[in-house]
This record gives sequence, structure tokens and C-alpha cells, in this order.
Amino acid sequence: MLDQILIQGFKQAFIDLYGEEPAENQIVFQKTRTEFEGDRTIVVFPFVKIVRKSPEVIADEIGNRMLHSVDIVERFNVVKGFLNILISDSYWITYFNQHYKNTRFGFKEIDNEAPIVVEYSSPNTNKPLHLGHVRNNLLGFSVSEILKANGHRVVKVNLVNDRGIHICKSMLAWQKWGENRTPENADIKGDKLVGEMYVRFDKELKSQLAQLVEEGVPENELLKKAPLMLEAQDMLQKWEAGDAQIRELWNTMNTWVYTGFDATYKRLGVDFDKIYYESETYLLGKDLVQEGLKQGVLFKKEDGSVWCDLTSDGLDEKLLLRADGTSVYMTQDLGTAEQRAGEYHPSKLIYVVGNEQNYHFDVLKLVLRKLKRDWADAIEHLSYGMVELPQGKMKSREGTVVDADELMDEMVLTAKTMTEELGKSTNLSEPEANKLYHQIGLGALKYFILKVDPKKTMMFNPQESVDFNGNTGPFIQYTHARINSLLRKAVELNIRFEDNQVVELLSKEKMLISQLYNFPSILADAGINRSPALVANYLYDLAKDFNQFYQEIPILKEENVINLNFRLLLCSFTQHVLQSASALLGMEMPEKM
RNA sequence: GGUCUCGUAGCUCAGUUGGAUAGAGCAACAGCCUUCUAAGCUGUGGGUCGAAGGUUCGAAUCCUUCCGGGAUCACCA
Repeated sequence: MLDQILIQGFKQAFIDLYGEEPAENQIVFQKTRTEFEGDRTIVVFPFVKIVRKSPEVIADEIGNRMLHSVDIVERFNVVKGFLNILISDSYWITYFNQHYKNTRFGFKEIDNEAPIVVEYSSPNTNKPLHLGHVRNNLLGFSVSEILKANGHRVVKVNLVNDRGIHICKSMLAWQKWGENRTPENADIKGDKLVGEMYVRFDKELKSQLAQLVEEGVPENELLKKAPLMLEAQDMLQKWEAGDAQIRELWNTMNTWVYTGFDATYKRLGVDFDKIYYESETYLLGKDLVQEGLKQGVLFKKEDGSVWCDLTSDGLDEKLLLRADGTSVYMTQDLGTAEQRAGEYHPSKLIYVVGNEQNYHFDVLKLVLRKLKRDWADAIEHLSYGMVELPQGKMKSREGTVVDADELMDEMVLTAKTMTEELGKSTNLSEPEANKLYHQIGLGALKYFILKVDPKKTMMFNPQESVDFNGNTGPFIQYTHARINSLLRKAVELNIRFEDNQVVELLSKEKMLISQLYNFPSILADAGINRSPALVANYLYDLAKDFNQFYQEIPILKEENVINLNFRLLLCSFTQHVLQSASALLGMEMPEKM
């Protein structure tokens, strides 16, 4: 590729001139800044010491040498210690000719190596999905798609947290105050109904607690004394014992929730290859603990509880089994990890989980290493930042969460309003229009969330965050639709465009090809860094470059047939890349908008 | 308090192995539709890259200290 050719050429020129081999890691070509002429730049400062000449002289000597020895070097110039190299049009054109027909440009073929398992979403079944889950789902989905594009086999899994005290709280509240409401008879989404019950429980519990405080119950005993908590605990025990009535209620309510979740997932455009349920996996991990005890890497305290000592790793002691022999979150995770490892023999086990659980995953890996699991290092916590609102963190109980369904409703509605204002909905049938609003609204949402570096905490302002102009999803979609319009017209005008014969490039044409050239390496980086943000930012750069090209250079109006032909091919190539890169973010491209 | 993490324009964000005068979008202001979709393009203004030291030819980027925000350190999940 381009950089390899330049590096090789630079190295040879250096040896020829100075009789010494330059350090490989010092030879780095970067993109030339726009204010200078050239495509690639190398900094020669590092070589000053070896050559003992001024940076300008070195750059000039090497530039001259490369001009003759490397045929893709068209011209060069030297500014201070920077050697700017202009690549010949023929290089770009050859590159273009080799790739523009490739509909899988930048994508690698799927290999037969061990798969990568990506766990994401992992909701609790006691409340509906909110904005935080939206970030998780979009990230998990997108990272999976990006890894596939990089040639990996990917298994997307979802571990649903369908049991535990929090579910019992919703169940109990429904028994007491649910008035036999069902999603059908109350015309409400199942996850919303169950969520309401959870909130109701919390409300009633609070008033009980307040009552207890008045009665003078000490703070640390409040939860142990509250009748509602005792009832919930009791219900959990009955659940664990397999009590038929409780199980039936549990089944019913969970089914409501799944129906609701499925609708949300579908609308969000995410999917899973396999769904696990914690009710089926929560007992896993106990064997591992026993094994650890035997090996002496875990220890038992007087009360019978089992711990792992991580103090030598800079962490604390960690509980793995309670005194009564029941397991905790960590125990289950050890078990499910072992299950996954056995089931898929994955090369990587990626968990898409918020950064509030960094500590948990550190511990998980350490314990597995102590247990001599050689796949422990395959575990990777894809830790993403929280989504904050202007008024601070989202809190379910304080009603400051942004509900996923409502958020999507709003986005789609805004898309509709915008489209109508722009007068672009007039020729559409109703189903077509609705599809378009969905594509635009969700495109805006997905792009907004995925363009931010996953690791970073991000701010979401419902009032003003999601825009449709500038660096946004609809901007990318609009660019795609524009190209589509051009190509459609070309067909109507019976313009055939097949093989390129252009030999010279205008500056915006070259800029566009050079941007397209970047895609494969961006995609590879996005895979390595698990970062959809790299793809999103690339899409913006590409769309921006295209719009500049479009603005400055006539396409259909071009009279020279060779140029016309070439520009249409360039448009079509750009469109392919916009489309396939957007798909990696789960963003659909409308034909018209 | 320990550990981790973040701090870049009024706001939201880029800036990945150290490189030239730190970039976009939004918001503000000024232009461009009888011409391929104006959800676009062009331009203006806006910065002590949290602060101070250090490393070096060169630091937003690496190191140290400090300031400020967040997360975490549960017999919760």
C-alpha cells in the first residue's frame, strides 16, 4: 500500500545517501496538512543526529532522491523539517480502478478461527429499557458488526437477568396493587406495566420505612424490619424452592416483559444469536468455587463463607459463597464464563458493560486466573461511559430516566416534522413516509450516541442534543440520498458508466479518492479498538468531502464523456462505502430524503 | 481515604504509536438555490488544550504534583 511504498522508498533513499539504515519506527508518514501541497509528510527531525546535517537539507536530499527512485512521487516540497510528498494522480487512479467495483471494499472475509462472543444488553426484567441501555445495545450491536467486517466470527449473546429480589418486588406489587391489570386489558406495553409495579413497590416501601423511623427503628435495621421487604424475601425463597404459584406469576410477568423488550429491540434494530436466562445459570459457578477450595486458591471463613484473597493484586478480599452456601453475582459470572468458554471456545469473550463495573471484571479475571483457566485472558470488558442528562445522572426511582421507547418516538416525530417543513414528504405514500421517518429518526439517534468515544461519559440533552444538521446521522443519510438521486437520473438519461478512463484528477476528486482509500484502515482500527466512533467520524469526513466535491464539480452536467463516466463511478463508490459503513452502526440509508 | 477515570471554543465532541499556526458541528453573524436534492456549500468571530513543573529539536498527547468532576472499594445485581 501507499505507506509501505513510501516507507520502503524513504529507507532506500536514506541508505543510498547516508550509508546507514534509519530506525524503522522513526519512519512514519502522516497525512499532509491541508495548508501545504502534498499528500503524505514525513518528519525528518529524528534523523538529524545520525546524518548531522540540517533538517531542511536532509529533507531536500531525500525528497530529490525519492522523486527519481519512487515512481508514485510526483513532486515534493520542504517546510522546516517536514518533507511533503505529492503522490501522482496515476497512483490514486490505479487504486480507484482496482477497488471501485468491490462491493465489500474494506471488509475482510470471515475466517475460521475461534469466534468472538459478545455479550451485551443484559437487561433486568423489572423495568423498561432506558437511554443507558440504548447506548449499551447500540455499542454491542455495532462492535459485533465491526468485528464481523474485520473477518471474525461473532456470536452475539444476551444474558437476561430474570430472577432475584428485584423481580420479586414487581411481582409482589402486582399481587397487592396490580388490580389484575395485564398488558392486554390495560393497553400498555408489558415491560412498562411491570416497571410501574416496581416503582409502586418502591413508593410503598419508602412510606413503610418512614413509618419505622418514626417508631424509632435504627437505620441499619430498617430494611430488615420492613414488612414489604420481608414479603419480597419470602417470595424469593419460594421462587427458589420452585413454588408453583409463584413460578407461574413469575412466568407470566416475565413474558409480558419479553414481549415489550422484543418490540424495543426490533425498533432499535439490534439482535442476538442466543439468549441466556439467569434463572437457568444462577447456580453455575459453585463447582468452580469448590475446585478453588481444593486447590487452595480460595479459603473458607469460620462462618463457612468462601472468599478469594486478592490483596496481593492490590484489591480486597472478595466473597464468592455466602455462609448459607448461596451464590453471589460473582459466583454466577464465574459459572457463566466457564459455560461460554466450554460452549464456544472463543478467542475473545467481550462483555459490553458500563464502567461502573470495572472492578467486578478485574476481580472476575483475577479469580479465573487463580483457578488456572487458560482462557481467562480472553475475557475483555468493553467498558463504556454513562449517559448523563443536564440535571445529572439518570435515576429510575426519581423518574429522571429517558425511556427508550419514548426517546425513539420523539426522534421519529422530529424527523416527521422536519421532513414536512422541508416539503419532502409530499410524494410519499403513508407507509413510505413512516419508514423514512423511522430511518431518519433512528439514524440521528444512533449516530449521536455512537460518534462519541465509548469510554467517555457522554451528555444527552433531550431538548437540543439530537440535531439533523451538521455532524449528524441525517447529514450522512442526506449525502447518500443525494448520490442516489444522481445515479437514478443517470439511468434515466441512459448514461452508461462502466470502465474508468480518466488519467488526471481535480483536487476534490483526489481528495475523495484519498478519503475512500482510508476506509479499510479505519475499519481495521475500529475493530481493534472496539470503537464505532471511529467509523462514525470517518463517515462524517467522507460525507463532507463528497459534498464539497458535489458542490464544486459538475457531474451530470459534465460534457466530457470520460469525465462524466468517472465521476459517476466515483459517486457510486462513495455511496457504497457510505452505505456499508453506516450499516456497521445499524444506520439505514434512505433512497430519497 | 485507596484504586481507576475524565477535564480541549458558550454548548456537544474529534484530535490512537509525541510533530507544522489545536479541528468539526451547534449557537451568533455574513454570503450562495432560473443550474446534478440548500437536511447542502463558502466565509467571519470565538482557545493560557484544568494549573504548575519535568522529559526533548518538538507536548493537548509521556512523567510528577496539585485542583475539579465521575465511578468503584456490598453476604446488591
